[in-house]
Amino acid sequence: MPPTQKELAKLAGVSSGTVSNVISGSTKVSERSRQKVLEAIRVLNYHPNLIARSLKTNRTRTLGIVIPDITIPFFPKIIRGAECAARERGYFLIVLDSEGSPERESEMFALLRAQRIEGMLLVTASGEELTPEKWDALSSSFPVVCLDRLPVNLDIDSVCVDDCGAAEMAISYLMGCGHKEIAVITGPLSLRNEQERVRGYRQALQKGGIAVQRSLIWNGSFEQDEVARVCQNGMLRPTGRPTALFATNGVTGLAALRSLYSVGLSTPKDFAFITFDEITAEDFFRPGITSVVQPTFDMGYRAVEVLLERIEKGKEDGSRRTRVRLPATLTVRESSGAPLALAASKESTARRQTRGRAVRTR
Amino acid sequence: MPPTQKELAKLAGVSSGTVSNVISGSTKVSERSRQKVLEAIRVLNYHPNLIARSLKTNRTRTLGIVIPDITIPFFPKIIRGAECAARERGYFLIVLDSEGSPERESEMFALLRAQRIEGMLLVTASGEELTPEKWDALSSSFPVVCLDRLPVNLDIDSVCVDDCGAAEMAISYLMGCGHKEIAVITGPLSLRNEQERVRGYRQALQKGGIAVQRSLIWNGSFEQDEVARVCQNGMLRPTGRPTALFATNGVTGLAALRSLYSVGLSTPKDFAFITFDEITAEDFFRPGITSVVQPTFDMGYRAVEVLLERIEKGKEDGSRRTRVRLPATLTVRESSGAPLALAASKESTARRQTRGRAVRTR
DNA sequence: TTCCCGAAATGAGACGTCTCATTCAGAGAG
DNA sequence: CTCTCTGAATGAGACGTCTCATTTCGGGAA
Repeated sequence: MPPTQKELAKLAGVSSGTVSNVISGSTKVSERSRQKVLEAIRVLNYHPNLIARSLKTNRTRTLGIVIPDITIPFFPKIIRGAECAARERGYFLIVLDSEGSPERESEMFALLRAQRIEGMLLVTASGEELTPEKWDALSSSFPVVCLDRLPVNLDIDSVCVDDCGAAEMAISYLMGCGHKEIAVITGPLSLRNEQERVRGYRQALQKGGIAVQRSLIWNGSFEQDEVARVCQNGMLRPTGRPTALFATNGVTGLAALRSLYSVGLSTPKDFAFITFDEITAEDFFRPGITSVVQPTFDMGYRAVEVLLERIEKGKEDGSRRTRVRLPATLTVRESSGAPLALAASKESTARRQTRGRAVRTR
Repeated sequence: MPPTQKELAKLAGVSSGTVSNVISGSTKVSERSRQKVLEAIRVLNYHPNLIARSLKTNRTRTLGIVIPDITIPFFPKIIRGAECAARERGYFLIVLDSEGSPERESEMFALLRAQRIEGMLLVTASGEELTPEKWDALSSSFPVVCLDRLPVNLDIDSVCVDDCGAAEMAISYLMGCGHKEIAVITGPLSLRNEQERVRGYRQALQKGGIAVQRSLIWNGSFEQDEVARVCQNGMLRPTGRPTALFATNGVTGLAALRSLYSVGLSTPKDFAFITFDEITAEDFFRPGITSVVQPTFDMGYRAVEVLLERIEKGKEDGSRRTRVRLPATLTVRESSGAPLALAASKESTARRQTRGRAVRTR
């Protein structure tokens, strides 16, 4: 049984109130008493019980973040940003991995709530399953900021990237290289950002005066096997084969490349390729993969800022939501083909940026 | 202010004890009372206060893990394993990132302790700074299992890989390919496992009858710039240039490759290369990197097993420590050179394994 | 010496939950 | 109708901390 303040008080020969004052440093305590208490702390190897403290003060100075898969490099980078912002403001950040399961997500949500953390960041695993009713049950009058994957139809604080604009930028770039048959391979379309990225794809083609072909929109997922089937199907067919491929996220993109490589196709030789999200160290490997790079650190950082703002305000104006939308960047490497031939040998990062904006809506 | 059991009791017209029994499901409660309480829970949107519960029961069913850098893919994989084992046994796992700072590590350690989590996994950021005295102050009579980077001179439960043996295996493989000038680039040697891996390097050379050359042991770090300097220095000098390079960890290995590529050298053309740890998706990129692969998931999983065992036992026999040492695997890809030329085109993973063992010492 | 004042110390009470000894209600036996 | 027994319900008390109204103390002024 760990020692308590009461035992400290007995040993130091002072009252429990004095001990508490020494520990929390609130009121003035005479130097003599303070020393006696500090000595007792040393002797008993006392560690304050934050549980009891939280119960009394009703504060935990702790935030939580629930993400769907910690092994996807995208999320740790977000966590870093969030952690950084939290620390700067004197909060701790707790990380939980829902492993892509909506049930686990709900459990974790409930757990963190029950632990009385003060607010949460959420990258949901639920997609469209997260209905407004379900949402209300989970989060009513609890501060939550959604990141990256925004639930559909939910009015909520959020931080994400300009998915549509970024996808449009990538497709425009491919068109600029002369491509006309551009396919897109998606992740699960139950996720709002996947939908947005497909929208950007369509928009770019339309603006470029190219008809959107049904047969070039490949509905994929995060599963290697499924993506492989869809991609090989599309790339190996005798007619209507695209000259370029755009993947709407890094996991799907890596799966697509892997599957096409395995049947002897390669990029940029056989097809131009761009993916949303970075794949670790792709500035180094060959071929380098042209990517839509998201400001991951900033996303986490901003999300915590928004969350703390929400917490401060409390419920006083619960209806006004903050929606932050950050710009993404296109980093051009070998996989997107031709134009790179002109570039210098070192690291050729032609960068373009979507217009970023932080909008506040009612 | 969230609703409490007392309010539930009032609304449901039963006593607080009955409410508690319904919620924790311990004692028998009549169906009528149960329904009234459940209804009240729904109406008030009640969420139990785990803080208060923990205070009373002195249990949190929560474990923690502190790691030095969540953006290194190695750690998320360990977390996955730990999380899995924890869940199977009804525990939650909280993740904290010390960002490589011993001070932050101490803080987080203290925080988790103060939160009365029941045990901790630790991949220390401290290296040799973690003296026995410091350790005692932090962890006295608190269950901790160290992972991967074991503090020097500390008698403590631990799970790690057979670092020495795995390094020896990698070097032997290179020697088997005919290499005689083999350099090693290390991370910070304040870390025990880095030392072990260098030991394995020496051991392999000695067994093969090759003299260990001072000038081929390159003392590096986790910093890109420092590693670049050391590697370029060693590889570009006019004489005594090695034909093979072994990196003792993935971060350093990637930094080394990057720096050598940037000066026009490449593997396996100019030098054979093996690194400890995998680099994401290297089965896919070209050149594929030959790697010493650690059983990351198992490490996390086993660590939680060891931790829970320690927790169960409590202090009853505090002196007997469990030391688990898992086997690592060599996955051969292009970067290690010659023999691969013979191999098939697909994915050539010649695997070797170190002898693994789980030892229990006093 | 007495009185007063401010600083320092005190300790009871509350936070929300669980526990457990006690009380209660109802059914069945006599 | 009373007594007994059993299962259900009760509610006071404790967990470790902080708060705050109250008390104590010591020194300076009168």
